[in-house]
Amino acid sequence: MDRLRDIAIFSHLSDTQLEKLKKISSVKKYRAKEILFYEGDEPVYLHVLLQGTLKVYKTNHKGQQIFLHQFYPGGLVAELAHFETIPYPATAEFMSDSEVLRIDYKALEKDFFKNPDISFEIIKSLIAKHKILIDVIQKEVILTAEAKVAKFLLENEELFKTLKNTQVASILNLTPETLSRTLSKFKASGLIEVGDEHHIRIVNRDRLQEML
Amino acid sequence: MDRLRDIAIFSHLSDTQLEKLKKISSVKKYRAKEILFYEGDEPVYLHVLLQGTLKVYKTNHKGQQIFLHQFYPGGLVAELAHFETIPYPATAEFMSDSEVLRIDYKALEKDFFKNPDISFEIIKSLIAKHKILIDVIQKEVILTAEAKVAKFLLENEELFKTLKNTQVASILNLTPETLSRTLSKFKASGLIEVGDEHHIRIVNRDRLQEML
DNA sequence: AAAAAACCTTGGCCTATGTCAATAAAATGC
DNA sequence: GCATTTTATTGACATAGGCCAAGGTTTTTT
Repeated sequence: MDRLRDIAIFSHLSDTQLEKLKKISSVKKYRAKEILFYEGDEPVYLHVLLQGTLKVYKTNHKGQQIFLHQFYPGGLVAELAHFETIPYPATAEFMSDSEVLRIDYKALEKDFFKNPDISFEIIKSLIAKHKILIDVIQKEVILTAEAKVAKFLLENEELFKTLKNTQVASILNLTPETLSRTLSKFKASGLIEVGDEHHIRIVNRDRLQEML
Repeated sequence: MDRLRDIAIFSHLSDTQLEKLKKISSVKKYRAKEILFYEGDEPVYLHVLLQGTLKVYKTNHKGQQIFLHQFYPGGLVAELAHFETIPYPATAEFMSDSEVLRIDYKALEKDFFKNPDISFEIIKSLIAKHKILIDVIQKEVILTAEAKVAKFLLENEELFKTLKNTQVASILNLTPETLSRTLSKFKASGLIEVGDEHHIRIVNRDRLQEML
């Protein structure tokens, strides 16, 4: 269980403290598409993603998923809900087979929260989430579909090569149709090109940038 | 300057610490409609609102304000930007004549951040902001115009009496036209009533609730 | 390699909300 | 209390982006 030491939030703990932590936590495996928690559930454990990917989304009035964020290994999941003991504000679903460290929250709070290193790590984690939420707002409320796609192209040119368009569309909370039409428009105005292998190449970075 | 003691984040400090704090901070007055900072500005001070109201908004592609949040006295403004030394992610504008405590951030960091009480208060403040952002997402991305109005009615029945409809509309990021039409619809279906004095009264709380 | 499934593209249509404009009503100033 | 400015209401119209359907591709399964 030296994996605990690799997790940022616990990296400064002493061996004795790690031992204690081991006692109040356990590892659980999940398969792709399983749900870690639903919006509205009461939190019991603090989860740390050890392996795999986890997406977090809210559901709107028409039942569509509004993608908020994707977690990678090391991520501390949903600490807000714990601190405030409020229900989870979103749903978390595994995108691939994954492993999660489950920590008994109450015990953690009792034994570890006086530790200034831990509270500093928690501040860091909260700030990271804060940024994510600001980005979500930026993406969902401020940007048009075109701007979303332009931004994603500029920031994730590589990802476009590996992800399917439906996946990109769902990250951007757009329909595949809209994404397809937007990309066609960009091609037509010479902002991007499609080589063989169907890979997209950005031709005019500056003009893409201007769309934001 | 005993007002410092009334501010939650500093309430646990000793007299000596408060003295130190006084040295690195100053009070500045602003008039309604003045700007505390613009989106994109580099932060220098940590601001605490002492008096008045401050609204925070982002601007979308068409130059409209997207209202994010309103601060009341005691609020710690924009700590995220400081921790991460990133530019402010939104614009802050005073809604009434106000007073702000400006704290030299670098000095604060040096002298006070080892203090566990302070870091706990910062965690609390971050969590509060986190909640606000989740609410913004809820409001802007998940809810329809009808649901926004229903929610606002349920949660702020009193405010409807004091605020003008344009003000409510701008809090909800709706046009006054849409707000007016939505309220008419609610009246027509007997969810609300308008008495004399133009005050709105909720008639059927449950059915309003269902719209969320 | 054939069949099935998943994905992409394109067209047509729909809906929620914004925009513009005109008028009515209310609030404010003098 | 009248005149002016600010708000509220209503109608007609515009628009972005979703929804549905159909045809063509690509990928996966067998």
